[in-house]
This record gives sequence, structure tokens and C-alpha cells, in this order.
Amino acid sequence: MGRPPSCEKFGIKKGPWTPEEDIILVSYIQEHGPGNWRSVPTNTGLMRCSKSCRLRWTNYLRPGIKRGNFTDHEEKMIIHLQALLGNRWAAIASYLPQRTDNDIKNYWNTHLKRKHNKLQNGGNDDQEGHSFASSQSQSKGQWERRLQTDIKMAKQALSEALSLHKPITNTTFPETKPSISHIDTTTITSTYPTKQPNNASSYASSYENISKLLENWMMKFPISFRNNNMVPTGSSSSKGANSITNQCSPDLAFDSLLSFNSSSQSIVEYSDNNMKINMPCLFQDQRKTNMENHHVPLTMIENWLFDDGAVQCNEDLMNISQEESTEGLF
DNA sequence: AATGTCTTCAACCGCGTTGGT
DNA sequence: GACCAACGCGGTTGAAGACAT
Repeated sequence: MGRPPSCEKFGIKKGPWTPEEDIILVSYIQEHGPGNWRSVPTNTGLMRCSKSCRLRWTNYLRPGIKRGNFTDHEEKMIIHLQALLGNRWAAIASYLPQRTDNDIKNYWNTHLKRKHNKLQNGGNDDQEGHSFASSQSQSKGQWERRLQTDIKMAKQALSEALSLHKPITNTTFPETKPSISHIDTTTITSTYPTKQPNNASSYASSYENISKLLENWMMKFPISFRNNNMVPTGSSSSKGANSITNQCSPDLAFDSLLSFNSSSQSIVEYSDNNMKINMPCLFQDQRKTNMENHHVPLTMIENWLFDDGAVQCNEDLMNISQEESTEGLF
């Protein structure tokens, strides 16, 4: 047994969040910024544990989260990143900045795992989707050959998925979240829930409040802060892929974000359990813009993908992949 | 229409990691 | 170096909607 759960205290509320709670949380974050989650329940009066508040924010309330159906492009990326990285959802999510790790994990478990298994095993669902799963029974030589093949396939597919003429996710700055600061509120449309139709009006007003709060907040906080993982104080995590990929000035990155041509904005769906809203997506072609305008260095993976001559980079990645993948085996 | 089963996904839980003292 | 609190991650659960019978 580890540490006792932080939510065992008497009076701590569990279960789905209400719009009212959302508003309280967003208002607080608007004022103080995300982070220092410990103090959130105390200062807001929310009967939630700090963990729950953080989760609600990161998985749901945070601006720029895309909800709804995954595109083919996203699906491809997930499949091949999963093959490359395994179930490291946070690392995978860093390459799909509009999606949360939870979303990707859910999507993998409910859609892609089965699909992938079928493709790989000709319909035998009992085997794990991860191509390394059966490796324990293979000789090391066999396993290495298989790994090389997997990496090659992943490279090919990722290259395809990341190609510049397609809609691109922000792979260069995985921690940079889309800003809603440029949202023209007239473009915001609400789609009302099928569930709890009786509450439609209350949810609508709740959502309007939340979106206004977020909008004001994005206006209020300076660019440098917003881009700093949106955490002004305290938190300092730099694990996994995030630590590899953030290679250029955050301000520069954010500037390019802001210079993005609004005419090509797509719509991002923002939703709560019972309300949905469409927001302009500022990410489309952002990476391309970044690269063209500021010569932003490609990430290690992209270098690897786009430059076959990048032998050193290639080797580094292969080493990383092999080391990580063999950790549990030898 | 009623009931049972399946699917989805938000939220929770436990544990590992990090950073401060 | 040990300890502790906070944070972050991945696995799992369970409520609710969708679908089948």
C-alpha cells in the first residue's frame, strides 16, 4: 500500500463536476493561474480534493482542448506513436496538443486497440496491441529485428502523418497550449446537450460564464506566462517527451501562434458533460508558420523523420527506443 | 415498450517522481 | 541522505447513453 488516498477526508465530493463547480474553479484559475492545486479547494470552498481540481482543469476546462471525433490523421499518429512509445499517453499527448492524455488513452482502449489487434493478428483480440507484448517469448535477436521493423514502420507512418501539407498539430511545442485570446466571441456557438435537456438554459449560461472567464483570463495574463506551460508558480515537471521537444524560445513560439492567420482557423469543440461549444483552433498550420517565419528547429523526432541523413539523431532515437523498450525484459 | 448488453469517457485510485527542507 | 508533500502518470471503474433483442 502506498500513501493513503488524498480524497479520503470527510466531506470531499466525488463524481461528475457541476457547471457551478466549473465556474468556481475557472474563476480561481483565472485569478491565480493553474498550479498550487493544494490550495485550490481551501481557497475556493470547493468540496473537491486538489487532485480532482487539477484533473478537471487539465482534462476538461483548460483552454484549447479539442473534443469529439478523432481525425484519421490523429488516429494514425496515435497508432504509430503508441507503437513507438508504448502506453506513455502523456508523451503521446504531447504530440497532439489539443488532446489530453486521458482522451488519447480512452480512444486507444475503446477504438484503436481492437482495430490494431485485428490488423495485426488477423482478428485475434486476445493478444496485446503493442507489438512488443509477445517479445518475451522471442529470442533477443528476433525481438530486435521486430523492433527495427516496428520503428521503421512507425517512422514511415509518422512522416506521412506529420507531412507539412496536412493539418498539423503543434509538435514543436507540445507544451504550448492553444490560446483563445483571439477568439471572436461571435464565432462561439453552443450545441446543447442531448442529456438533461431541462437544464439546457442553466448549462448555457454556465458555459457562457466559463468561456468569458477564460477569455478574460487569456487577455489578462501576459504572453510569457501563458506560454510557460500555463503554470506561473510551483509546478516544474519536465518529464518524457516534453523535455526533449521544447527547443526554442517560448515567446517566439507564442508570437508565431498569435501571428497565425485567422482566416484559416478551424473550429475546436469545447464541451462539458452537458454543453458543447465550438472554438476557433489556432493550431492549424501553426508549426509550418513557426518554421517558415522563425526557423524553429525541428524536434528530434521530426528531424529523424524528415532527414534520412540525420544518422546521429536516428541512432539516438533507436537507442532511446531500444533502451526503454528493453527495460522490462532483461 | 421493456429489458439486457455493449460502448464510451469522465473521474478516481494507487504509485512513481520530483523538489523542498 | 532521509523524509515529506505535491504533482503527474497510467490503469481502472462506473454511470449513462446507445444499441440489440
